[in-house]
This record gives sequence, C-alpha cells and structure tokens, in this order.
Amino acid sequence: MTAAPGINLDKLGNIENETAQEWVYRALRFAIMSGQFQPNQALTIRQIAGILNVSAMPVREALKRLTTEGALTIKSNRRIIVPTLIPARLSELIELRVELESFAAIRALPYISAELISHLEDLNDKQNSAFEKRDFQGIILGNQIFHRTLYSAHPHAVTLPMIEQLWLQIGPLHRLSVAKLPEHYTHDRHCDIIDALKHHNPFGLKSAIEADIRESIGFLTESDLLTGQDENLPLPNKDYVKSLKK
Amino acid sequence: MTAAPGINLDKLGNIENETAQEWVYRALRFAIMSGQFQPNQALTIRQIAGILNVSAMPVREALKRLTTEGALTIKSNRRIIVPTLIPARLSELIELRVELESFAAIRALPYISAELISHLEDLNDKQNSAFEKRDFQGIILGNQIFHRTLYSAHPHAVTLPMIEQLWLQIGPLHRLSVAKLPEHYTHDRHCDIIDALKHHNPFGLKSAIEADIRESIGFLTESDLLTGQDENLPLPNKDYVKSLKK
DNA sequence: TTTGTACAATTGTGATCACATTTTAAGCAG
DNA sequence: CTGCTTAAAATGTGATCACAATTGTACAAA
Repeated sequence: MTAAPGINLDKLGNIENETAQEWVYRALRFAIMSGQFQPNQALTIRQIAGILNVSAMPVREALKRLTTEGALTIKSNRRIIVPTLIPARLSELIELRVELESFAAIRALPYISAELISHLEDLNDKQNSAFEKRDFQGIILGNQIFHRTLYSAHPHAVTLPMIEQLWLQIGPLHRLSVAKLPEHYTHDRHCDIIDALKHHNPFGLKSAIEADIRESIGFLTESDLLTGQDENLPLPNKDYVKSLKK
Repeated sequence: MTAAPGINLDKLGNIENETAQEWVYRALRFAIMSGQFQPNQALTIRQIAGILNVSAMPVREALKRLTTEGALTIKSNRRIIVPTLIPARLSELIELRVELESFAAIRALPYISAELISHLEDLNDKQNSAFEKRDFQGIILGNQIFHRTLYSAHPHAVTLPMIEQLWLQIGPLHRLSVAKLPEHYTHDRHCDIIDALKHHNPFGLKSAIEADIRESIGFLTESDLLTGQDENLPLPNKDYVKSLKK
C-alpha cells in the first residue's frame, strides 16, 4: 500500500521476465478491478510513475492499454480519468455480463471435474468467511476468482478476457456495490451454481449465474449512481450512422 | 497503398486533433480487420514507423493496444506477430460471435427506424455489387459496416466494441474466407435480417444473424486452416486452475 | 469579497538515445 | 554443399528531453 494524494495503488509481485510495462499494467488493472479508484478520479502518468518507481514510459503504455479496454477514459483535454458510468450504460453492462457469463459457464460445463467442484467449494467458503469479516476487498477478489475458475475450465475460453473487460468497466462501482451488499444478500447463489454443476444442469446453471450477477450489482442501476456526465464516454453513437447516411 | 516487404498498410486520412498514436492505431486496426495481414506475419516497430513516416513512439503504443485486444500476439522473444488461429479457438470465436451479435441485434431492435432500414438496404445493395465484382476488400468492409450500423442503433451499445474485437481476432482469416465464399454462398442473409427488422421479429432476427455468420466463416472450422501452433496464444489455461489448487 | 490577468507549474505527446537480447549474415572448416 | 562459429545488423524496452497545451495560483483592480 502506497500513500499518495488520492491514488491507492498496491505494488504487485514481479513475475520473472516480466517487462516493467506489463507489471504496471497488472498493478493498475488490479486496482481498478478491485474498486480502489473512485469514478472521475484523474490518473497522471508522472504521479503513477513516481508511486511505482518507474519511468513514465511503462506507465503511459499501460494507461493506453487500459483506455482501449474501456477501463479508463481520455477526456478531450487528453487527461486520463476513471470513467463515470451513467445508469443506462451500467444497465447495458450488466445485461451483457449476464449474457456472456451464462454463455461461458455453459460452455465450461462439459469440462467440469469433481476436483474442480471441490475447489470451487473451497473458494466459496473463503469468500463467505470474508463476507462475515466484512472484508470488502476479499469479497470482491474472492468472487472474481470463483467465476474465473469456473469459466477457465474450458480449454479455449475466449470469452474470459471479455468478461474481465466488463468487470474492469464496472470496477469503480464495485466498492460501492459490496458496501451495500448486506442489504440485498439473501441467498448464496454460488451454492446454486455448484449444485447445477454437480447435476450437469445447464438451465439451472444459467439461472444461478444470472441471479448471482443481478443480486450482486443489479440493484445499483436503480439508484445510488453518480450521475455526473462524462463528456467522452466511448459510446458508439448515432452520429456515426448519420455520417454514413449523409 | 504503400510498398514494403510483406506489409500492406494503407494510410488513413487524418482526423482533426487526432494524435499520431491514434492515427497509427486506426491504420493498423483497419489493416488487420480487413484481412491485409497474413497469419504468423511479424510486425516490427521501426518498419511500420518508416512506412507511416512517424517515430517509433506512436507505433509501439498502437501495437501494445492491439496486443491487448487479442489482434496481435507477443511471442516469448518479445516479437510481435499476427496470431495463427488453431481450429478449436476459431470455433470458439465463431460461437461467441453468434452469441454476442444476436444479443446486440435484439437489443437494437427497439431502436430501428424506417430510415435506418432503408439505409441498411442501401448498404446491402452496395455489398452485393461488390460481390459481383469480386471485390474482396469491398465485401469485407461492406459486411462490417452493415452489421456495425445495425448494432449501433442502440444508443448505449456496449457490445459493439467487443464484437469488433472478435472481428479483429478473426481478421487474418477473413481474406481466405471471402475467397472461398462463392462456394458456400447460397442465400442473402442480410435480406433475412432486414425482413426480421421490418416485422420486429426477434427470433427471426436471431436466426438470420446466426445463419449469416456461420455461412460467411463457419465453414472455415472444418478445414483450410493453417494449423501452425502458436506458442503464445493467450489462452486461459488449466495451469491457472491447477496453480490455484496447489 | 469578487473578478480578471499574468506568471509558474503540470500535463500528455512525440522524438531520440542507450542497452541487452535476438536474429541474420558472413566466413570458414570439413 | 553442409555444419559450425563469429561478427554485424536489427529488435523491443526503458529513460530522458523538448514542446505545446492545459491547469493552478498569486496578485491587483473593482
């Protein structure tokens, strides 16, 4: 944990042969996905470089990559900020999460082994204990590891990178959603998921995944949202269509 | 069109206030998506910089971004190449395309206007004339514009960037698939799509989209594939799961 | 207190250089 | 012609500098 005005950034352990740029990218990605950045927060190259003790070069490449993934936004003045989600966009992201994660789970179903199921049960136990301890970070990460482990069972899971991209885009709201979770948490949907896996039941799996997603963040669409407009949301716009008509 | 050993790269027109990096990114992305690069082809920073007449800096950022999107692959020796798709992976990408594009089309359905439908008909006419002229580039781009226009009808189409990411990943095979298209082309699926739009029929829309995708590239999975193994395909692997078990 | 202006600091971008590693080419022996 | 060694060229990465544009701040005028 590093102290800096407004930026809360962990230094991740180095992987051998890893470039500095890759390391910075992982650190920033981890921070965003676990909800450590606030919406509308500005990220500057030199500041991050100072915190992570590298030159500006690796940082700017990492920021550009995250911008491409929709995790960050470049404003018109070229400043890089954490995007603010408008409700309509968040709603679309959640619908897409339901679609993609159901798809990935059902695709992984044929590859689920008994060992993997017991492993998922372990992961779920850990997350439940994190929940009891009100360890928000543990809840967020535990939930991601659970889902990632499930979808990764498929040997060619091309869907997983896209799902993680959605997690990234919703990331800045994650801390808020987890803080509000106890109000909406009624049933352990992960158990439903595991049950569906045990019975090789694709329909039950799909509905359990959907319920898990909606109960964890779906309620955010109805209120609670920072409604600050973002001038540079990378939205596919009607202007594009109009320009084609001309 | 620029002459260079093995690299066929158009210079796109500049957009006002566009950074050099963004311009290079668009040019490379366009080239990949329209199938101008061969699988396994190496792309070097200095060579591209020379062709586009910019310094190395914008090029490396653009290449990094495309790597993040799965459009390019970094080999273990850090060289950047156009990835070679193994059949299993291509098959997964096609399934995901069907899923995502059906989803995007149905989501766009409520926003379809009469003008948009007539515009889609125009686009389809253009593509058909490109087909008669055996203009491969025109077929590829026309098909993408048709689909992009349809999905963009939704004002918050968060799905479109992901769909384009899939097009990017399949890009290197596009030229091959279009060249083989006449053998498999039997019916104008775009007309089916437009009909479904006119009747506000989501089920017909979904099946038309699916048929369109499968008939355009689906047959590639059965043969024709360069089966050269790629040592660094960014596959979510079982090793990850195993390492979690440990 | 509020408003306006000039100056200083900060920002992202692009270019260039140094360096370790890898690839290619050349040279030579068999 | 083949196989091996060695030198030269090329490559990606990281650091640093210059520059235009933006932002922040201090100070003066109302």
